[in-house]
Amino acid sequence: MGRSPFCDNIADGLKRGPWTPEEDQKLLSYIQQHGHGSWRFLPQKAGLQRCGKSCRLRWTNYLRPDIKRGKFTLQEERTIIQLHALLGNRWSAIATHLPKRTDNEIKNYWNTHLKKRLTMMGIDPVTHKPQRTTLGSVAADPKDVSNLSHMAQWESTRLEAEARLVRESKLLRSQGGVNVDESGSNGSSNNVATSSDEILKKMPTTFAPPRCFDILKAWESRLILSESARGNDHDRTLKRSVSTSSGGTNGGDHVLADSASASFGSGGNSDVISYSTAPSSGANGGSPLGFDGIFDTWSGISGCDDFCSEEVLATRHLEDNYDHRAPSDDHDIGKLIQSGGCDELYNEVNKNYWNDILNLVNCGPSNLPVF
DNA sequence: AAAAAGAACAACCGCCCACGC
DNA sequence: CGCGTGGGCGGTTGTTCTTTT
Repeated sequence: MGRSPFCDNIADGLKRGPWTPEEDQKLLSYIQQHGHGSWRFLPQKAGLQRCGKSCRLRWTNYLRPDIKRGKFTLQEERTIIQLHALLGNRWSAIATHLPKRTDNEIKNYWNTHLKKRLTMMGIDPVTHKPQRTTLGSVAADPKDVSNLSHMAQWESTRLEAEARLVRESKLLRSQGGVNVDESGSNGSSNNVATSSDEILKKMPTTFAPPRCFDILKAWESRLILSESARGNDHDRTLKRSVSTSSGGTNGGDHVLADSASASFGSGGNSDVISYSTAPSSGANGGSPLGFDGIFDTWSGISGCDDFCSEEVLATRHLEDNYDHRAPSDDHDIGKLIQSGGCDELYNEVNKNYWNDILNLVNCGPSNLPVF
């Protein structure tokens, strides 16, 4: 089977590169009036000097009205990392759990933000395991690993089915010639589409993950601890991201981070984390487990004192409220902070990260809503 | 003030699969 | 059943903007 070329733009004299507002407008108005139909013939019908595939990508990734742009929320980050741990780089499957986000956007965000952060934390972004385990903090029982893998397969299969239903539903709606609005409602109902909708309604949503399906608690612990450790030292990258976020305001995003920074009296554009520009004084000589970013950050402040403060606990409490989960584990961390040193804390946080994953296994698929 | 470096994001490339003929 | 095509998908590249030197 021969592969069709992406677009023979040059030979056809078609335009490439960034889209102009005029082109966007042409594409948008055409699709709004006629639907996209066959992408192959759309450009000439719409008066565009682009190939069909380019138009499709532009529409799918940028112009679609049901796309949300701008910075990712903490909740979205959590979802992405959770799903990536289970599914790997299957961005379309991940995107089905992030309403209004495209697979391309998620992929880009992963590659430019989350992957780096995990790496800086010493976590392999591919396997989601610590890159170094010299202290043996990871209880890598082969049975647990096997169970986790098995469960990942279940989740993967489920997400595939879900993604398929979403696609089918959207397709059927579009065949009805009506844009799908935010709520997914549709003026021209279709029997099959309605059926798909009903199925979808019964599926778990992105924002209601099963309790035992939470890989990221430890991740968030690190975020908060790092944030508090930084105090007034705002991340430069972050400021930049806030100032340049294409979609405008922060508007309600980063609730937790904002609250946290407010509680420290630091004010300003604080975000969740950034290890990328953390000072590297080397006072600790690096972390024993490879979380150099965190330890550099920690060592950049005045010892552990700032770190083991009420502010940290308050922050953790904020997160509890945000997360709607019982705060017991987090408070245990708080106690540890109060009673012990940073190394202990570090080990505990690291252990909790993997305990959470193993808890996921221990909860068993039967506790999950869909399996 | 200007150049260099880095970060972020949009767009492109090419493989793959499903489907229709 | 085999072939051709449309479209989905993940990886990569190119461009733009910001920050640093």
